[in-house]
Amino acid sequence: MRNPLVMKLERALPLTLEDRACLAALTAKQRVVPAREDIIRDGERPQDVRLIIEGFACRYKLMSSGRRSIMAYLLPGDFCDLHGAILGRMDHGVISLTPCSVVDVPHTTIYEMMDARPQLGRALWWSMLADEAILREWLVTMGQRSAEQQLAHLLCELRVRLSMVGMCRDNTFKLPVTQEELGHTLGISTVHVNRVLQHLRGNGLVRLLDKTVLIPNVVALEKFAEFDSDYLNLGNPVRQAETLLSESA
Amino acid sequence: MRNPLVMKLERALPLTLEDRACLAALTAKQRVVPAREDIIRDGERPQDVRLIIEGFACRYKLMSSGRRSIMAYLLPGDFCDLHGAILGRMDHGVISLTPCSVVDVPHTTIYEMMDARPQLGRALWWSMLADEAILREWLVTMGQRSAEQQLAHLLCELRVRLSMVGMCRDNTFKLPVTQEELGHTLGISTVHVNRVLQHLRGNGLVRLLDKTVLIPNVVALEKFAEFDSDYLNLGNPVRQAETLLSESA
DNA sequence: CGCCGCCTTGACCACCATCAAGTGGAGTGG
DNA sequence: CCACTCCACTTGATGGTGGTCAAGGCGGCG
Repeated sequence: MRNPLVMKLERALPLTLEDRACLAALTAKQRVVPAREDIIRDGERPQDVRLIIEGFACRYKLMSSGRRSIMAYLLPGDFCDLHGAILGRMDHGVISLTPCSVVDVPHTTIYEMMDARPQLGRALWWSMLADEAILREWLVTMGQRSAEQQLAHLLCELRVRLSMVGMCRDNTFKLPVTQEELGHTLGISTVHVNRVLQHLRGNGLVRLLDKTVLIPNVVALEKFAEFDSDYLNLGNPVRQAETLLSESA
Repeated sequence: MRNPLVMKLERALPLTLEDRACLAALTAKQRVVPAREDIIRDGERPQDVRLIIEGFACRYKLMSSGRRSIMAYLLPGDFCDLHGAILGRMDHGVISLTPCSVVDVPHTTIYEMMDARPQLGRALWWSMLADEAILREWLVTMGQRSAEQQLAHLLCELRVRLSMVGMCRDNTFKLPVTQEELGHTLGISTVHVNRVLQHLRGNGLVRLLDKTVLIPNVVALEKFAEFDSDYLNLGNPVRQAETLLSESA
């Protein structure tokens, strides 16, 4: 199986064989985190960067009411705390949703890699900024769209992101998340998540069985959700600068 | 008057006199953008980085319904499209809310500066990541809190951010924004913004006159909004790495 | 003066939260 | 094998937050 980090980054910008080898070398020493366990805690000052190789995780904050608010889903190939190298202190936590394989990369290794290989540096920054773009889109979605569109939008996004790391085939993917967690993500109650899901199923936009999502008609769902994958910064990215050079397919 | 970019960044991490001079030099050639004019448009591929020196602006996306959704407020010292250097293509627009003084900095200048002055490089990345942290907090706020708390939270944030650039004295600041725009920001209707504002005024949490906000009791408002300024990454930032070196006060 | 943008207020209703009860499968222990 | 528990999901009833529609006030400006 391919390295999810390499798969993700080379969708965004061209990498040489050496770049890829360098990234792959990062992921040598993996450790396993059980499901529902903190990968980083709010307020921590990490010395390493944590990279998810396998499994699902999420960023969250705990509200003073005790409610958990989920701000992002982390998939294989995603960094938990790349920004920690700059900001120092985590302003939120990351928790595994399934058992996860995680790699710890010391900040020094990251810095060295960025110095030695500018293109990899750009790739890491791309990864961080792509996360930010997702946040902006979520903010818009939460503010302006109905709960049903929000949920549809989330499914559209996960379909694309999972495809990038080879975890979605035939528009079918595992979504190992409870309805309660979906509610904490979209800011709606668990009960309402349930009703909305049923409605989406009733309309034939989504099929669900045993935590597996099947999207029979991607175009229809994306239209309903007003989903436009531009914000994921895939198709035609930084490449602009590279077209002047040789395009390494 | 001091340079707002310097004021902002040196609140986050220590800068030498040369660093400051270097930042100040960036802001030599300012141009003025009238109110309600696009500073960057969605989809553009900027070759420069735009920096706000004076005035208010906002990031926004237009929905297919034609509604405008505001995702961020940009104050003096904030960059419009620092991420554009990496991502290439804007996935949202930036529009001025008041007349603005703007500086255009070529990407090459940014790169050179980051190479020559690592600390300034870190400062710029800090600025980008701090924006991301604000997005996360907004996402939580929009998802989990009542409209009244959302609005209160926004005012708390603006008070702190404006203080950083010397635009808030005695907990009083200009907020040159219509109620419609506040609605587009929080994802609530204009009518409801109005009612919520009146309620905040009725409770004595906020005083409003002629687009000027006065917060009589900051502690009370922050408590009501569940505002915790940690996410703005001020107090105790990257410094951690610097304490090993000389602490340039 | 009259128009226009912004704020204000009222009436009505939909979306979604909350409370409550019940179903069904997985795991555990008798 | 069958109780038993636990957890996620499901469904119904009720009510509140906030959307929508509509009308009016008020200041700025041509």
